[in-house]
Amino acid sequence: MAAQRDQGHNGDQPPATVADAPAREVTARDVPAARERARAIPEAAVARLAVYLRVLSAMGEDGVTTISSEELAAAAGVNSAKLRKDLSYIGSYGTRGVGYDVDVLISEIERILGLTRKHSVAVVGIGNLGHALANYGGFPSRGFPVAALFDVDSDLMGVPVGGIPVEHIEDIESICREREVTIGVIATPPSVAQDVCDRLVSGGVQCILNFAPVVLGVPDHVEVRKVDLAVEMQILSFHVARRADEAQAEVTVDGTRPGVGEAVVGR
Amino acid sequence: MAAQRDQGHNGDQPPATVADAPAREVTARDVPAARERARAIPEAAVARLAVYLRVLSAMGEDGVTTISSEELAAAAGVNSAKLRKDLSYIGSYGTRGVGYDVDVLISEIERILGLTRKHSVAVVGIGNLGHALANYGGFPSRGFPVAALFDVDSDLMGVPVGGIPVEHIEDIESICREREVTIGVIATPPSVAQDVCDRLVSGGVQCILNFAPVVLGVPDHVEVRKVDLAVEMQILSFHVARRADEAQAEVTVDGTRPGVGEAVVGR
DNA sequence: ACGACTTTGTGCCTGCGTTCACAAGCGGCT
DNA sequence: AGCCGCTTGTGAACGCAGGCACAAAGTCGT
Repeated sequence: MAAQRDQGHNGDQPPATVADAPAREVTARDVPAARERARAIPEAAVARLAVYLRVLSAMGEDGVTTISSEELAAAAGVNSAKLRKDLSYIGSYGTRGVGYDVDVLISEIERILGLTRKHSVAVVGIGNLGHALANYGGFPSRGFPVAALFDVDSDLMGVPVGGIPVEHIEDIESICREREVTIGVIATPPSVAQDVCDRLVSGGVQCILNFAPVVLGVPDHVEVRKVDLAVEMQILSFHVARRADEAQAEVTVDGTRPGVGEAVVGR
Repeated sequence: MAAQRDQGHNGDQPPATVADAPAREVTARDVPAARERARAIPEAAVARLAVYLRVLSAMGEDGVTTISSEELAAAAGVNSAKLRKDLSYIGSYGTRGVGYDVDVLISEIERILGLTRKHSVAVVGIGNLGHALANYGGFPSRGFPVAALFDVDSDLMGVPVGGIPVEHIEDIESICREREVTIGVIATPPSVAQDVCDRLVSGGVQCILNFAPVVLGVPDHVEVRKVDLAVEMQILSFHVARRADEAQAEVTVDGTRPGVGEAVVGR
């Protein structure tokens, strides 16, 4: 049991419950609890739901039909109480004494995540990363068909990448509108990221996944998620440094070896 | 006010103050050396420090020598109070009435993030994504030299990618040890990710950036950060769906009829 | 040299998210 | 059918992170 520890730390950006809007009074207790309505699902829980979905899909393919919160939690690398609470946000689909029906859970999570609709994706910036993204099988296989590719390089125009021809950045707006692209992926150099972002927004794109290391300005109705590889590395670097410090301190303080053993705490 | 809004929502994984380690007993280990050493910088703050560093570097190159918390906060897309608090975690390096010295701040953040030491990186899995990562200029330029590349495909052996020859996965352990790799990047298919991870750990790698959609099991002394593109997309998808729901609900809004159910919302 | 202005650093408060612990509920066994 | 044991669902407590607002501190102008 090699450590099913806490796993990756991603204390990224803001917390923000899904509920908040601009400055409305909200009063939170409307009552559309009728059937669906994803009310007040914590952002963090949404991220985990996506993970559960992946695990469940894999299990479903292995023929598993029922699973307990304990098992699923272990497979997803989280605490079982947290898992149950996460699932409770989307409704009660478990059977006490038994567990959850894998298929039911999959459908419900997909429904909540909005995966029942197709979300066409446009990738902008067909450099190394853009290339990888355009070819990334994980997108289409999970309901995110790549509908368009864009770049500025005229040598790339019309060249098919992953089966889709590259088009010019100038045409982002019209093409996105035409193909009903809802998600834009920015994999351009930072200098043009904002421009590209604006074009995507003009084209009706509602959500943006930004790989460029810049802070994008967008209207309130557009959602941006940022993935900054350098930042990820620096966070890791911080942890390495912290460990080194700790190890050193440990020696000075009580002479216990840091590395091995989980009985670290003794006492 | 076009919208320099809150920017991306990344309520990813756990919160966890940098202090915690096991998930064991709460008792002991609160007081020990850990506190003294790692000044308990919140994980979220670390992530932001990396962002500040990027902004500051850019400003420094533009000849800016001094900056106020307000300006820096705006450039980094955060609240100025939060920024000041983040900076206070690493010490007091500002001058009241003036602001912060850009160069000083850069050095201090670099020190805290452990960027004074070199962190050699190994990329495993030279597919589309691995290719992109190996060529990614953001790594070496920020103090993360790519020291080794690995894959299983024998056709790739020895082929230089981004100037570095690809080596076989079998040799991960020895090469990582030899070249003192501290950070491993996994860009392989999920099926082999755990195996690769184990090899990296055996090779002395302390931190892993995992792009494979699997939950890795690692010893306690290894740090893992996960970047799952499909999960990112699904989170965006959720927000699209939520927006659609809200828009629809807007019509019914403010009926203020508590009516049935009462819902579970408030407490 | 002194006062007014600017900006930092931080104590406090609020609120979200995580965890604990347990009652309710359901299936299986006798 | 009734009891027993297992697992869910959730109320409650806790802890961390974010935001406000202000006192401390230093600078600039006169």
